[in-house]
Amino acid sequence: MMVESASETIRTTPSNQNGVSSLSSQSDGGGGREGGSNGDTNGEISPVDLLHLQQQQALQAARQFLLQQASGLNSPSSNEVKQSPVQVPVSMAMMSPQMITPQQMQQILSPPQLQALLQQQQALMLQQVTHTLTLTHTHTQVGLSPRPQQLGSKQLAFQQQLIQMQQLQQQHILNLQRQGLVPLQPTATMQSLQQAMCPSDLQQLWKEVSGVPSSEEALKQAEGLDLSTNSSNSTSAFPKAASAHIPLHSLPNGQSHTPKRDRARLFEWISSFTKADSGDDHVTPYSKGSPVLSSHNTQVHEEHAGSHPLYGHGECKWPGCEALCEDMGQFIKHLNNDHALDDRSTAQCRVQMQVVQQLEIQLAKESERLQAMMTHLHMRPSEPKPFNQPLNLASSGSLLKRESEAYPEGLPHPPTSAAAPITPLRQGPSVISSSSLHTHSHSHTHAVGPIRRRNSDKFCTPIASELAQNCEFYKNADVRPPFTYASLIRHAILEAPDRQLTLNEIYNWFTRMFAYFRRNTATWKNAVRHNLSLHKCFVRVENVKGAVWTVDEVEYQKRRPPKMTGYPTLVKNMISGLGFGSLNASYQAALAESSLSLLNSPPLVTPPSAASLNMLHVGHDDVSSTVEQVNSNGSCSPTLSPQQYSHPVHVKEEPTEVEEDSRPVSLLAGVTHSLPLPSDERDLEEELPTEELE
DNA sequence: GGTTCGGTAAACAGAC
DNA sequence: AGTCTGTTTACCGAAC
Repeated sequence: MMVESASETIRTTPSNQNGVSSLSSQSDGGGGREGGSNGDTNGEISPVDLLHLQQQQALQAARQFLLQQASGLNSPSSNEVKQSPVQVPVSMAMMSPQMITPQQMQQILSPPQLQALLQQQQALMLQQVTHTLTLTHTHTQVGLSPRPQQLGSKQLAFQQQLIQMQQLQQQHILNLQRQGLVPLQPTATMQSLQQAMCPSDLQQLWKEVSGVPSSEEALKQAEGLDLSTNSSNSTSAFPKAASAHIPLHSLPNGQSHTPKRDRARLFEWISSFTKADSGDDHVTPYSKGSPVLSSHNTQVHEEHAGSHPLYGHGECKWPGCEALCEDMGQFIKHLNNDHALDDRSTAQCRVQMQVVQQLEIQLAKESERLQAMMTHLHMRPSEPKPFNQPLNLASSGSLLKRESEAYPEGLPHPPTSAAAPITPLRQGPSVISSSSLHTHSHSHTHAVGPIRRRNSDKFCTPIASELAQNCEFYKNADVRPPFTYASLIRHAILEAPDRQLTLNEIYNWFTRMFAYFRRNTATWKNAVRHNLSLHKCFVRVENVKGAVWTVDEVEYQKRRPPKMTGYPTLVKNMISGLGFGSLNASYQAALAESSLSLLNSPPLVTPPSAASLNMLHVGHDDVSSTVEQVNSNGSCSPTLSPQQYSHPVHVKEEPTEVEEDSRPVSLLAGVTHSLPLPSDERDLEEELPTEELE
């Protein structure tokens, strides 16, 4: 039989074999499956086999889902992907789907996702079974298979198997519920599925929804998935008016709509979404995140753009379609023919909406969990982090406002645009590196130990960017920043209006910026003093009122070992950099983009500045410089350009010593002009590549 | 296994 | 005398 052979084929795949043990172990079917299915050579399909097969297909679908997520990162419609409530870790999404084990799949995909995929694949599996049955029937007609009486009994047995399968399915869900993998409250999808899983009409139902166009059953199916019957705890941004306008309820007396009326109501229903999308700037996952409902709206634009969210790799991405289309024109034709605005498409649309809604709910739950975790990790609980909101411009506004208050006047404020490289699902300390979290495990016990951060400090983590993005986090969380004392001191000094700070001011900066440095003061203050004295890059300048510390940028750059030159090496190292998974994707993308823009942009760097750059040996071959340059646009911290860094130090009072004249920093005095810069120049400098930081 | 680097501790001196 | 500031040395551990 086809199903049996398909099952065998899947089973021989090692990765899928893991999937069997993983998923079936939760449904107590794993142990019994071995003997049962292997012994089934007479063509009958055991319920366990069916369940097994659907699990296999769910895994396959999940892999495809991940692959789509991964490919979406580079797709032209990546904006939509960013808005998607479902975010797959980049490191995982980059993996080949075949390499993802079911355990990883369960980690990546939320239980509702897995559940939805499972159900989706169940539908496909039922299609196959139905198809198999049809083939059997055909074979019977040509005399190749059992007698008609056997066929009748076979159909009966099939229905029994469906019942058993349903029971197994429910048992599987119950098991998942017991393990907390799925919400106890049955979702609309589950309810509708259970309603629809009546064996008598199951076959017909899925045939209607997934295959043969019809009006009535698809409407019933859609009704079963009506969002108005959904769980009350839904946090979806689904437009309420949409469900109110959904005209797909059956008539109370059981009468059915005529197809014509249905179609009219369908148009009304669809148009309610378009109104909601166009009339509200609020970003809903249905207006931007999901291509389903916007496909009608954006179809024209997408066609002209040469891409379509429902078309990729020569296939139609309509759920359950996978029709091969050679080119866009053929796809458009296929789309208009096979996925026109009809009952079936609408029902499928609803199913997809349900999936999206489930994902949204899961996102909200995960965000809530993250917030609780961060609260537990000494984050300020009252801090209104927009965790539960989709990442949009509105959410970044408050952040910018808050950060703008944290920086003194006279310093270039971060741009207020949303050009910041926002990592997917950036929540809270987006660029908190693993080292910092690891360090926090130290700090949690209030142990002060040496922390190695050579990689993160020198090559990967841009201090200005991280501090800019997570300044609130470091201010409130007792987390040691993943930077060296030297880099922190330098940053503090360079952040100062006059590029100079007294020791006490440096202390204050540390305590102001980092909750971590509000304790063990003797230790880290000693370290600060030690670093100031030890490193040549910190220059002590005598003042009338005392002494201030400045940064000799040349000396600072000398400290850096000339490693990892060249952009490809940079990318490679960043990709392979451990503990910076959250950085890689956004950095790579922004890196490539900024590099291209640098190559194509007119020379903003004036010759003296360029000369100073060369003199500083911090040109384009500097890894962290390039990284920082990427983040300069979105930094809320004063991201300093080389010019700014190499500004001659203006001591408040004339130094009593002239020894500084021999300092390399004095050499730069001839090429750069004195402070302060006009604001427009500062703005211009922010456009310059900032050869920055750690 | 040696080197480098960063963190920590501590001793010491000078200024206030 | 006590504190702050600054310098120096030593040691350790991690990364290279």
